Formats: sequence, structure tokens, C-alpha cells
Amino acid sequence: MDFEEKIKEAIVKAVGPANIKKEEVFLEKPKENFGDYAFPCFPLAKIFKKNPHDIARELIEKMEKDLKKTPEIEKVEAVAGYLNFFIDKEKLIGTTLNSLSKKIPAKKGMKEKKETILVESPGPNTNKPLHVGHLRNLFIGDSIARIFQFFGNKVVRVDVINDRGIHVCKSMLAYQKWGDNKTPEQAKRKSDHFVGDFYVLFSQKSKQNPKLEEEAQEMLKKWEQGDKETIDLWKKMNKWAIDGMKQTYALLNFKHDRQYFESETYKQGKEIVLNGVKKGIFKKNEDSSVGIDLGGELGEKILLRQDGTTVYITQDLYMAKKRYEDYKFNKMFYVVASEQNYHFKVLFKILDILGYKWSKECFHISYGMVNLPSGKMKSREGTIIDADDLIREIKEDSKQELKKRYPELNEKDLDSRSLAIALSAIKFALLKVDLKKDILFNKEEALDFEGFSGPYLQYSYARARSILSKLKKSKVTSRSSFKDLDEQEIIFVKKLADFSNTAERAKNEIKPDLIALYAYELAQIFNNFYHNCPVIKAEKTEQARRIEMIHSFSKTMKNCLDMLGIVALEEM
RNA sequence: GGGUCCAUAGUUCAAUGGAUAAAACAAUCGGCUUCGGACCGGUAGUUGGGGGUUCGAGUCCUCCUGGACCCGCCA
Repeated sequence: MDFEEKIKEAIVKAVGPANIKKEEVFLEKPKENFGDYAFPCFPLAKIFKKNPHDIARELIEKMEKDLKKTPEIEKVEAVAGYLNFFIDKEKLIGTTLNSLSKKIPAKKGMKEKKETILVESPGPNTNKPLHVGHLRNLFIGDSIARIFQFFGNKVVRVDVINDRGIHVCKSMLAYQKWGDNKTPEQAKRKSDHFVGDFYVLFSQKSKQNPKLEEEAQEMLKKWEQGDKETIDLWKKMNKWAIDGMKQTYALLNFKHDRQYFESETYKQGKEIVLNGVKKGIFKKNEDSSVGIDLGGELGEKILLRQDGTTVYITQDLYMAKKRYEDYKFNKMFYVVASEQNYHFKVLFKILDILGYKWSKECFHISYGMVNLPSGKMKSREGTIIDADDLIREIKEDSKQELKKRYPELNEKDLDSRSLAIALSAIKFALLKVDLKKDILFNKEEALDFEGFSGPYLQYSYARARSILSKLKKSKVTSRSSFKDLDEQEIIFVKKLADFSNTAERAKNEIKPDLIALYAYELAQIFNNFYHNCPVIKAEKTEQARRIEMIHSFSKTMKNCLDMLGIVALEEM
């Protein structure tokens, strides 16, 4: 029987069903010395017109009889307006651990109806390679996808490749002028970096020669008119850029279910707007452009230019509609940086005005910028932390650490393990922070595998697996005894029991950082546990329960790591 | 000018409106006759400012200060 339920029933009875319903009873899980469950009596002060402390004391008197019937509730105290319940630890920990062991990881998800969730991320441009900002986007998107998958939903990961536009022409123009017709192979440069180099070059050159901007504009016109030479150059360089990004995605073990290319869709959406004009939703201006006045803080928005061509938001209207037609999603998440908050407000508003009911199920997952200690990242000026470089550097560092510890390790294991550790360090560093906050990305800190870091989680998992594998040989036959629990064990099991709530919240509030924080705290408590509570040398029945705890821990930690997209290493 | 968001320890950052504001890094002192030292323990230090709502505010409202982003017929 659930202790929480029993306590709630007792409270309802004492307070009086007229004054409070069982669903309204809010139980806190306080810190250790305040008991196992706590009921704040403050809201009752208004009803009874008494001070909360007196109410608490009176409630205890009323409950006395019931409490005698439930010996597992050891005592109840009235402290500072709280009703603190102390449960018999043997029973509390025993039943909690037992239910944790039985629980199938995705059990909760099975109960829910399965939904189709679209996650858009990271949406790169093809004029430059991925940098650490893209990584934040990609990891957030991936983690959200994994969290929804954990709960049994069908997740579709979509990517939008922004492979046309003035930014792409800038790289192209610089290559045409100064590229000597070289290939990335000849230049011995990863192909997307090769393209990106010309984007930086363009920015440098155009500072001295502003006419280059005009030339880029002309190139864009030519591109749109289908000029063969320009299209051929675009095809060649676009492939370089995309091939290079594919390599990076592969390195990150990130896979899409669907990619949309802007070059294929940028003319679409016009029809939607023209239909809107017919219905009188949008208005045609005197200069023959089309727009809508959304009023209030959103203001006026243009949807078609004077020449009838589409703009960014028109294309997004089309993309949203197309995706709904393609997937009939229940929810769609756009993982896009906070600088586009306004854009998405407008987009969703217009979709709503157009009468698409699913517009209410579209969400902008807005995240903050990634800044460096030296200031802002600017691709044009080359002041960025490149994704490939970052991974390589941190991987190299973890390789050195591994070599120190395991000189025997073969090259293949060394390589895969160091990559897993490096990615864990970077992912955790980018996921642990509240989404909406800007991140100050300190490379030195990401290189530090100690403390509040991804490798710390991996390490604690590996320790747990190591203990379990050592015990495998000697068969455990004893049943668990929950007598004489160590304080660390109580804390440990209580934390394990928090997992389902945390995961639920992470999903409902779309906050992967909650998983990261929980996993870290859990790892901390586990580390504390194994320092204080021997397992292999423990007495039989004590050992049995500690093994149960470690099993439960490794399962829970594995779930957390999966949701974060971090590889759970059996050995580290 | 208008809008959105942020401000917590030297630094990086936690805290469903609840009790004593949690950690990590850096600093410093300690712990392997011990299931893996990428570990554990000790020391020290914090809610930008003024009002308000509330039994209770780091959290909600308001003003101020400081910072980020947006308000393109760029994407």
C-alpha cells in the first residue's frame, strides 16, 4: 500500500471532506530531518481562521486514532505550521525499492496514448560548418526527441537545410574569385570547412571592397534565374558543405528521419498567401506586395514582395503545412535560438488566423546563445568554436586520460571510448543549463572531466556495473533485509524514487536540463553510497538489498543517459 | 521608441510560492591494509536596488539599474 495515499486519506479525514479533497492534498518531500512526507497547513489558515501551527496540532489530535491503526507511520510532528510524517524506514525503503525493481522503464509511456512528435533541429546553413551553437541546438533537439521516445511516443526528427540565399552566394563568390578551382581534397581540408573558409574570406575582402556585396546579390539573382554556371557552382559547393556536415552528424551519432532543403521549397507558400487574400485575411498593398497587420506588439508583416516572390515567413507557413500533411503530427517543436522568438510568435499567429487548428500544437523551443569568455561568436570573423575542432580536441584529451589509466587498451577501444567520453562532456556542458539562458562556453571547463560533468555520470554508472559484474559469480540467494539501514541507503532509494517525477516534468515542461541535474545528483548520492556502504563484504541479507539498490541505480542512470544522448559505458 | 528574456558565492550555475538558498570549478586541509582516486570528506563565501501582493518571495506584480536578443519586401 502506498504511504502517500494513506497519509492523504488521514489528512482528508482530519481536515474534513468538506474542506479539502484528496486530490488537493499537497504532500512535500522534505529534507531528511523533517520527516518523509510533509503537509503544509498554511492554506488551511484561511478556512479555519487560525494560525497554521495550531491547526497542525489539532490535526494530529484528530488523526491519533487512525494513526494507531497504521503502524508504518511511526510518528507525526507539528513543526512551524507543517505536519511532518515519519515512516518506518524498514517498510518505506523496502516497499519503495521493491516497486522500483518491478517497474519497467517505459511503463508510464505505455499508459499514455502514443503521439507523433516532430522535432526540428538544428537547421544549418550551407555556407559554413557547424559550430558549438549548432551543437547546443542539436543536443537539445536530440534530447527532447529521446525524452518523448522514452514515454513511448513516435518521434520524427526533421532538419531544414538552408542551402540557398545571399549567405551561400558569398561563399560561392569568394571561391569563384580566389578558389583557383581547387577541391577540398586538393586543399586537404574537410569539405564543409573548405566552404566556410571562403565565407570568412568574403567577409574580409568585402570590408575593403563593398562592391562585393552587390556582386553577391547579382549572383543570387542569377541563381534564381537558373543560370547554368551559377547552379553548377552551387551544386558543387553545396555538396561539399552537406557532405561535411553529414560527417559531423555521423560523428555525433545523430540521425534524421527527414531532411527538407530550402532550395526545393523556397518558392512555395505563395498559394497559401493568395488564398488568404481571396478570403480577405491578407491585404494587397498599393505597391502590390501582400501583408497582414497583426496589431499589438506583433505589428505589420509582409508575406509577398512587390514582385510576388516569397519571404522567409511565407516559406515557413508552407513548411508547417507540408509537415502536417506529411506526418499529421500531434505536436511540433522548433528548436531555434531565442533571437527568433518574434518570428515564431508571428508564424504561429498567422497559422492560427488561417484556421489551422494544429497551430496550437506548434511550439518554439527557444534557447539562449552560446557565448565565449572572449565574447560573442561571429562566423564572419572566424571567432567561433568549431564543432569538429572542439570534438577532436576534447577527444584527444580524454584519450590521454585513458592511456594514463589503461596503457593496455587497444587502439579501437581507445578511440570509441574517448569519443564517448568527449561527447558526454560536451553534451552535458550544453544541456545542464536552463534552455532560455545564454551559455558562457568555457573550453577549459568542458575539458575538465571532474565534478559536475558528463564523464562523472558515466563514471558512476561504470562503477555500479563493475560492482554488479564482480558479484555475478557468487550467486546471491539471500532475501533482502531492510533492518539497520544506513542513512546513505535511505537517501539513495528516495532519490531513485524521484526519477519518474523528474522525467515526467522534463517531458511536460520540455526541459532536458532537469534530467541532467537529476542524473548528476543521483550520481553524487550513489558515489556517496558506495563509499559508505560496502556491498561485496556485506552480510548476506544486507548485501542482497544493496545489490537491489545498485540494480535499480544502473537502470535509472542508463535511462537518464539515454535521454541525454550520452553513451553509458560499462567500463571507463 | 516598442517588445521578449536574463541578473544568485571569486567564476560557472541549482532551487513545482514553502522550513537551514544546492552544487561544481578555483583556493585550502584531509582520506587508498577499502567493491575502480574521472572518487569521497572538511573549511570559506551569495539572492543587483526600491516599493508591493502573500501566513510565507531568489521565485509573482511594479519601478529603477545593468546586460542579451528582436521589432527587414535578409534567412
